[in-house]
Amino acid sequence: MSDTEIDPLRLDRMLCFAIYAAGHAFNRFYKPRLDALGLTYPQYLVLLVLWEQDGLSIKMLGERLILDSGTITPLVKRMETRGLMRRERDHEDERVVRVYLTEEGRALRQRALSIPLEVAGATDFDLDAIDQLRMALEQLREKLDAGPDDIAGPGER
Amino acid sequence: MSDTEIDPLRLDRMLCFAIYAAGHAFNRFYKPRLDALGLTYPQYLVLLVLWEQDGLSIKMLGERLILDSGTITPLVKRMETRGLMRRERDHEDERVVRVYLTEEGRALRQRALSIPLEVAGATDFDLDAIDQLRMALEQLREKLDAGPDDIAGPGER
DNA sequence: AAAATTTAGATTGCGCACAATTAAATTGTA
DNA sequence: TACAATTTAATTGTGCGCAATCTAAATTTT
Repeated sequence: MSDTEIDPLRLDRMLCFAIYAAGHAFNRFYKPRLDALGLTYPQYLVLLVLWEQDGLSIKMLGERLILDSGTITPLVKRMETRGLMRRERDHEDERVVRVYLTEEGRALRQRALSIPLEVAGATDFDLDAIDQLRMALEQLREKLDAGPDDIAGPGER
Repeated sequence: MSDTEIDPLRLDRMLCFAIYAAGHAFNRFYKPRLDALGLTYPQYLVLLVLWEQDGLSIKMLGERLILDSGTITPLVKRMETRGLMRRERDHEDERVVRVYLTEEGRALRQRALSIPLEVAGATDFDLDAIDQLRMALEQLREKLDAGPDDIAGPGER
């Protein structure tokens, strides 16, 4: 145990904790803004997806947000109760449930437009720095999700 | 709405979502490793703190992990039930509850040492890249938590 | 067509995460 | 000494997040 050895379990040096804590900080930052819209953060994410493409199935929503049906199903049901969307079985395939925004759900988009600007203002990171950070995190996420030793490697095949 | 305008609400471009998703990916990565130790990720964080400094109060634990008593109290109680730690009122100040590791709680540290190495192996980011990413996230977290217009600025004092 | 398999979604159970409230102990002050 | 203000935990209630399990519908195999 020399002085030059770095403790591998120091909280302050852990990337996972930095991500965990930054996620909470984002939540705290968003909360008052989303409260004004009557939304939680995951509900906001669902709307972001549906504003891009309405009528997605529960499964497609889950793939987009990387959440499973145990999370998405009650989440969407709460949003339906609040009148933001409507769930409807696909007549082509009765297994799939499609989610359609109501007028109220679509209307919220205008009120949400200011939020990214507030984030940019609060962090005052320049756009390049944000982009770089985001891409590093996406790369990290892919590697973590790739599993042990990248079963079907990207190189050869 | 020209082609060159970027939609400010695109999920794919959102830093908050990249952080949110990377946090989940870390959780998934850690889960099988922590299951082997009988721990959840937040419980692992509590141990990281106590391995560095035993006998902390609930409040100090919460400050370190940026969590409030509504999270810490039941979390620590579950860990006490599993025999990892013991809760004890401070005799100097009966309001504060101090948390002390048991022998079993201390012993887990050895078994946890391999986890950071596995993270490093899975991501194969070099140490500098990890450090840079971590510091960017810490800076981001501070700015998000600093509140509107940075009430008591960091510059002078 | 009947049986086996696959897929989509819902349900249950557990553990965070946090706001809001309450209770108890300590400190500050008249 | 009283008593108001502050501090520390605990409690309650709501909403994720995910594993495991279940049901029903569709697809594939035989």
